[in-house]
Amino acid sequence: MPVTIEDLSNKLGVSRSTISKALNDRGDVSAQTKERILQAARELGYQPSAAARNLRRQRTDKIGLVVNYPIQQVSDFLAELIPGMATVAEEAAYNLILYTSMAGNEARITSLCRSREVDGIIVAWPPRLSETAALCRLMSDERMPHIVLPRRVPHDDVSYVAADHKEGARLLTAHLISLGHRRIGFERLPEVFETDYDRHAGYVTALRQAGISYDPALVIAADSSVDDYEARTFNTLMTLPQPPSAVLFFTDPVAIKVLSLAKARGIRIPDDLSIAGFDGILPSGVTVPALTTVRQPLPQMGKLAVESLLRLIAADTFEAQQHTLPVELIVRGSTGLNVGA
Amino acid sequence: MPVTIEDLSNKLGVSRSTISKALNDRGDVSAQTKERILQAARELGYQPSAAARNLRRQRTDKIGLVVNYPIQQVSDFLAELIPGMATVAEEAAYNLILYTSMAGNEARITSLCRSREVDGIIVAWPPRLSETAALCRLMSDERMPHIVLPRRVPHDDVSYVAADHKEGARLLTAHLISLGHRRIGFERLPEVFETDYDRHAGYVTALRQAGISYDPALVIAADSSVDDYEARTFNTLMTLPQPPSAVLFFTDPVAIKVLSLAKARGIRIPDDLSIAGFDGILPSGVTVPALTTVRQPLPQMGKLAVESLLRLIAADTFEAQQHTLPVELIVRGSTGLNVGA
DNA sequence: CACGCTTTCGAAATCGATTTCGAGAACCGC
DNA sequence: GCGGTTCTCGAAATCGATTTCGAAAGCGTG
Repeated sequence: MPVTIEDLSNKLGVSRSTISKALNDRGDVSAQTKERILQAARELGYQPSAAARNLRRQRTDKIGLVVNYPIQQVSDFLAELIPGMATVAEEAAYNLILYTSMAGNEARITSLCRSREVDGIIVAWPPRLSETAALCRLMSDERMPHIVLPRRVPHDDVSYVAADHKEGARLLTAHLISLGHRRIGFERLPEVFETDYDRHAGYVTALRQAGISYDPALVIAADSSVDDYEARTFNTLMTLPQPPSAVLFFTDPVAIKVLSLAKARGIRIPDDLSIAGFDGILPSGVTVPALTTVRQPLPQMGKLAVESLLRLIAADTFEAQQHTLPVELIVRGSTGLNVGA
Repeated sequence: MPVTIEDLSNKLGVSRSTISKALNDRGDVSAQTKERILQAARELGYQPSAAARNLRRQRTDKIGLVVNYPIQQVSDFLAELIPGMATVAEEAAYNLILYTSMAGNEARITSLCRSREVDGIIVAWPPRLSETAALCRLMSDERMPHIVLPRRVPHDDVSYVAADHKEGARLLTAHLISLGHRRIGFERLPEVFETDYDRHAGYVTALRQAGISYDPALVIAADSSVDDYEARTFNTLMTLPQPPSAVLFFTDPVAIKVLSLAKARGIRIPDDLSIAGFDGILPSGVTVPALTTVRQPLPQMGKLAVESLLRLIAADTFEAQQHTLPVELIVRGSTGLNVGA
């Protein structure tokens, strides 16, 4: 039904090769026939078949966004990532294909690579480190350009775009210290390996810089698979012989939940307790009090991920693209002077 | 580099046709050779080339999500729509391709149709009605299945999935009336034709059902292209000789802005003025006071849009798929009894 | 054993582009 | 007029699958 290059050829009495060359600016066509061809193409509304083109050129001008995590749980992040990603991609005449519900499914990634549906892959929220490394090796074996987001991968040959979680945690901790806090609770989430590791390192660094000794009792490893884990962290910390006067939670949602928990128990924030979250995702600015947090530059991260991937696809470079972007400390009402001291 | 059906053929000494038939369950292959083929395919890690497959089968198993609006401005909606859409699509072995920055570009939609990159199109946030109709006609001409989201299109032959804005506005208005309000401000946004029309109809219906006469002075047509238009609506209403005791704003963000505007002027909400928004998008629940609003069932709408589109693609049916989904009234703190009366 | 029927397989066409390479025309200078 | 370039163009190969259709083999029956 749609008009093909063959139809054009018949109508014009010009060979398909010449038409293709004219439309793709591949020289070897006189200005006159080229004009004639362009004209006819416009008239007939000719548009090359994407499938035929892809087959012959061995590329699709598409990149895959593989969301390796229940998508409902990251949709807020996606909302900030996708606009930038799509914009950059489209400026380079690429499109984004969404692949979800691939959690842990190596087989599906493999077949995605081998079927050559896409020219490159962005792996978002990969699983634990060892599996991520395996995934990346797999894609490398298939010669599929790829980039991990938004997590650091501690291997020289893996490309990623991540936020500077270490610096983020350091900034938050230093901020609390500057408010007079010396016993600062810290929630860990060992599931997200490098992120957790980096943030903890930042926390430790800030303490050391201030000459405050590290108290392991103040550091709680949470397990998000447990019901009500937010409350557990909170309880454990507040029932300590010497409870903290400030707590850093791993994410904003946790901190927000603690906000209401505290209110229920008559703990005033920030007077009795300062708390902070992490990520700077939407609703954290509108709670009462508003949440002090650290913001990942998600829009830039999305853009950069696509830019880096495009570079890998173009093979401008053969070295891994590793980017760690600066974060921004956002001080709001949930942290305040340590008046208890 | 990747293994093709030809490689398999050589290794097995079996023709390509037979292999294709075995892998696609197209009969005509003995159980024994079929097993042999499947085995070898697994061993070699054979995966058919998507491009070759698409070309031959004249379908791509992909659907296009064309976002016809600045994507940053709708990313929150997308965050709620996409998970459902992607899930439904993938269950049917389809994927979603994102096309943004197509605003008003008929040429791009045309070429998308003709290049047959996708089997169907979801047009999200189409422009004004006349252009939307033109777009749909265009896609119909190209035999490209399509569905409009999330707006009603008043043509029998256009498929869409929308929320019941009329009922939403009626519910909100009736809610305010039940709280004793009789002068209820109403913000219109004529740019979004049918949505605006429907909501206004709901407002009028509720008034009529309560026997309250319609006062045109209370109905303000806003123009979102104007700076600070939220404040304008608000000012116009509050400087009326008889100002309203309650106002329905067109979206939650507007209502939220008015919240702070009111606070700045010492107008207490909801004691002095009740306000409500529309859409139920994220942050509206965490403001102080929390916003009364109407929630569109975005996740279901996304799912339904894909389901309907798949039905059109399969050509199970030839009638337009038109769905108007029920909305949900969410009563929160920003509306209260009309104590001024 | 010859005949027809069923089962299994493969040769070749097809999908719609791009690319390679060689043929022919035109033009040049000597 | 002739050899050598330079421009244009097109025939054919190619990308990697799927589908059609006819051939061959196997089998049972009279």
